[in-house]
Amino acid sequence: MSNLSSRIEFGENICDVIRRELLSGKFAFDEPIREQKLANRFGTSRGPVRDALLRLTQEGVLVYEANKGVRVNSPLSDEERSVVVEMRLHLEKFCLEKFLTRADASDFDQISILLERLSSACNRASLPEVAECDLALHRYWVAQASPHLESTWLGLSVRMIMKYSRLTNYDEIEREHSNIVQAIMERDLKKALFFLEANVI
Amino acid sequence: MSNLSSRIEFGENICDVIRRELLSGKFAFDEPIREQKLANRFGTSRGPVRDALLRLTQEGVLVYEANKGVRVNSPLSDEERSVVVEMRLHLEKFCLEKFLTRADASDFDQISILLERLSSACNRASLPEVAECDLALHRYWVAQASPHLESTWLGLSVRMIMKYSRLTNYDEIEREHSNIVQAIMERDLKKALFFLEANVI
DNA sequence: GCATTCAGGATTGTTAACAATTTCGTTTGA
DNA sequence: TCAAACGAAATTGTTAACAATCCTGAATGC
Repeated sequence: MSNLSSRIEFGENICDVIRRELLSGKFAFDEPIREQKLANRFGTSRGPVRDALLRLTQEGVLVYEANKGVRVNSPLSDEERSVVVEMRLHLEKFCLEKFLTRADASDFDQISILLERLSSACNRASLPEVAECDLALHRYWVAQASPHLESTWLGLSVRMIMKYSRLTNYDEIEREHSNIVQAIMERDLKKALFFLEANVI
Repeated sequence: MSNLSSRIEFGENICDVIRRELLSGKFAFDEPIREQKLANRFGTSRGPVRDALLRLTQEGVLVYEANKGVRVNSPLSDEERSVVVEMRLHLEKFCLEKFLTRADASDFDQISILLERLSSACNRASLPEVAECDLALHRYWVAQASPHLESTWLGLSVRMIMKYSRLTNYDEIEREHSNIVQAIMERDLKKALFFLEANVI
C-alpha cells in the first residue's frame, strides 16, 4: 500500500506547477493564460501545455472560453464555498476512516515525511510551499483510501483554498496537522475526525 | 437567465457522445479505448479526441495509464457510491434552492422542454436517451444556480449513474421528475427537495 | 517443453506547421 | 469627434508526421 506515480500523465507535472502558482496567487483573477508562453517556459510544445490547462479547467481553477483560451476562474461565493467545504469534509472523513483501519508502517513513514515537509515549509513561511505540502499530506490518505475519488477530492480542495487562503498563521497550520497525524498514528478515529474538522474550514 | 452554450469547447461534443455511450454500457469495464478509432469515427484527428478522453478521465468515467491510454474505469464500491450520492445531493439541494428563488418564465419553459424530452425517451424505453435526458434536466438548474459547480456536479452524477443504473422502471423515472418539476413551478421548496431526495439514490 | 530474447506492428506522446478566430491599432467616412 | 471598417499581429484550433513506448508472437537457447 504505497505508490507515488512520478510518471508524467497527460502533462501532470506541468499541471502541478501551474496549479501551485495559481494557489499562491501568482496570476490575477481573469488574467488570460497564454499557451505559447508556458510552452516556452517548460521547454515543450503547446500540446502538453493544453493538456495541463484542460485538466485545471476541469478542476475549476481555470475557466475556458472557446477560441479565447483559459483565464483564472473567479472565486466562489461564500455560499458556494461552504457547500464545497461540506462536500470535501464528507469525502475526506470517509477516506480518513478507511485509511485508519488499513494503514501500515510504510504509510506512517510516508505521512511522517509529508508532515515534516509541511513543518519545514511553515518554518520557512513560504506560502506556495505550505499550500502544496498541506494538500499533499491530505491527499495521501485520500489516495490510499479511495483512488477513485482522489480527483474529485482534489478539485474540491483546490477550489476551497483559492477562495481565501487561511494559510497565514503558519504555527497554527503546523499544530493542526501534527494533531491529525498523531491521532492517526494512535488509530484514534474520533480524535482524528475531530482535528480534521477543525482544520478543513 | 438562460444560456446553453452550443459551442465546441475542447472537444466537448465528442466528449458528450462518448459519455453517453459509456453510460449506456456500450463499452465493457477495463476495455481499452483507442484514439485513432474514435478519430476516424468522428472525422477528426487524434488531438480533439485526446481532449475529450482527458475530460472524461477527469470526470472519473475513464482511467488513464501512462503510455497505455485510457480504459473504462472500474465501478465504485457501495461505500464510495453512497458517499458520492450524499455529496451530489448536498450540492444539488443547494442549487435547487437557489434556482427556485431566481427562476423566471423562460427557465420554466426550458424545464418543461427538458421534462417533455425525458418523458418521450421514457416512452420509447431507450436507455441511453433516458440517461442523457435525466442528466440534462438536473443539469439545467445546477448550471443556472451555480456555473462554478456545474462540472463538479457532473462528475459526481456520472460516476453515480455508472455504478448501477436504476434506470429500468421508466414510468417511475417519469413520475419522479414530473413531481420535482411541478414542485419547482409551484415554488414549493420543501416539496421539491423531498422529491429530489427520493429521485437521487 | 519452457523461459528469454528479439523483431515488427500497434499505440500513445510530442512536435511543428497550417487554418481559423480573435484582438487591437489605424484608417476612413460622416 | 466619434463610430464603423479594415487589416496586421497574436492567439487558439487542428492536422499530419515523427518519436517513444508497449504489445505480440515467433525464434532462440537451455
